[in-house]
Amino acid sequence: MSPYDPSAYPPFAVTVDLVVLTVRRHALCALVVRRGEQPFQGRWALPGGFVRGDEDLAAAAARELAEETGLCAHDPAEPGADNGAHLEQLATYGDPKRDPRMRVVSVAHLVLAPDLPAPRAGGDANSARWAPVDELLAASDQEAAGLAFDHARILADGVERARSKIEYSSLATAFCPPAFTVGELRRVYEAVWGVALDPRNFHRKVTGTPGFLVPAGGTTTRQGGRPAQLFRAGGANLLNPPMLRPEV
Amino acid sequence: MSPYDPSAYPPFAVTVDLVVLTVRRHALCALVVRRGEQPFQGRWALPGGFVRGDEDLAAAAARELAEETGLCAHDPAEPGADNGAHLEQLATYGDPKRDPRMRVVSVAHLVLAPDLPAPRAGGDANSARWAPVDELLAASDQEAAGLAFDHARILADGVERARSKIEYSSLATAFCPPAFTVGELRRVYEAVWGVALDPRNFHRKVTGTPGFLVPAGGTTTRQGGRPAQLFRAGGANLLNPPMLRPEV
DNA sequence: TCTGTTTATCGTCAGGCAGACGACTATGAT
DNA sequence: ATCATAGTCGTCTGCCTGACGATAAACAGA
Repeated sequence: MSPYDPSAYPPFAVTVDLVVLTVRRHALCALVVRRGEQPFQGRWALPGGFVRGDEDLAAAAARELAEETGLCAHDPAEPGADNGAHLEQLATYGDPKRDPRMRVVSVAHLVLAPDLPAPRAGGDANSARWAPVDELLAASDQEAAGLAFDHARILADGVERARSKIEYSSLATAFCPPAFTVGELRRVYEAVWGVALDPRNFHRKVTGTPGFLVPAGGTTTRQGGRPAQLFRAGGANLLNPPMLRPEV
Repeated sequence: MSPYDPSAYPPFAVTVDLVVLTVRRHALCALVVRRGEQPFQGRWALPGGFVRGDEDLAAAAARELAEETGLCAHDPAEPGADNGAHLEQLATYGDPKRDPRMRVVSVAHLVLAPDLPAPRAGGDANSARWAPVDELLAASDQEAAGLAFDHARILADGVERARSKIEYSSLATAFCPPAFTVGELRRVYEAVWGVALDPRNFHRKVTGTPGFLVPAGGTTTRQGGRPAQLFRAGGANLLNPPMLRPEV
């Protein structure tokens, strides 16, 4: 177990993979890119890339995110501008056979973003898209139809993290534009959880939780119906008591 | 961004570090080992070591755990014997300057174990010990007195994970022997959270949560006082509704 | 203009759970 | 015998949640 035996620390390649989630048309969607090379050529995969030699993991994830989407990431652990998407580390995947070419350890990150115009991956519109996670995960049940590598597992872990985290934190606001209505926030919960929530109880709950929402002033009718009050995300990070996900 | 440019994937060393927690004498304690080499020679550090070339991350963590403590780890994600300690991945730390020797990415793992006789690290009793996490984290506030590398941060993250996870899962039983009393389980919560809990409400809560505890038969008076019923951990993993941590 | 549709917002009510705490039980120690 | 310790069962009150009625404010179409 001598740490100075060179054979004891074989070289690894380290990558970051991104689970970028958003809510589009009432469905939870993930960003996927088409692979241009072997292995898994032509298959869809999570965006990602190699960590550079002098780069922190979160910085590598933020760089890849900016390259793929133009989003400015915002790691909540670091002070900085609050203008971008939420980024947090998800988990690390290091099965020796997860990449047939070489030993690759991938540090997956989770990004939650508001609905965006359209992905731009190197200008090629055909090589990146938002896909409903239900489709991606269902396709991954049939071998050779789903995501490349172990990305279906990574995506599933990211979705599960998002589903549980909006329960006890104010993270659902990361899916919303800077100013949003209670109804828009409710549709985020409904899309992520895949359930229908009672609008009246939801309204009572979120407006009654201190620090969750602060009035932004003004109203909007962009959802049709009666004008709704606009809110911004409050400072609270943890919801106490939490939002309750209905029973299965 | 070509993944075949050799300069794009510089070699990394990959290690696993272990946050091994237990409850001893009413205090949450972590396993630390004394470093025998530079850098940080003579300082306390988390146990850990390099991942081998053909080894999965969880396997490396389990191997290091067995080497340091003799514990048989039990990754809940994998089927297997239920006889060991709880092991789960915690987070990955990859600051370029976290190890002055070279670029090291460390995948930290969290282990929850019942109270153990005594650590054995290569037979040297002076080179490993259980230390209360409060002491370790307080010492790490003064520079050059605390844990080596970024291990204070890793330990703090592991403790925070344990604190929040016993809230909504049955993981607190991982700190207990196979058969335990409600009072022993309560003392686990009190040690991990650092609060006092009402014995009567706690008893009502844990015995009323389906699947949390199953009677093991028999009683014990090892804590003094009236004999207490013995329980084993039930099958439930998630507690719904969760245990509520008292306000700060 | 009236009516129906959609969405937002306010209220009410009953059931359940948690915190506070009283009461009783069963052991060992002095 | 008495006390200290720890476990177990109840009670009561307040708060939160789920179910759901009612009203308000916009738009679409007859």
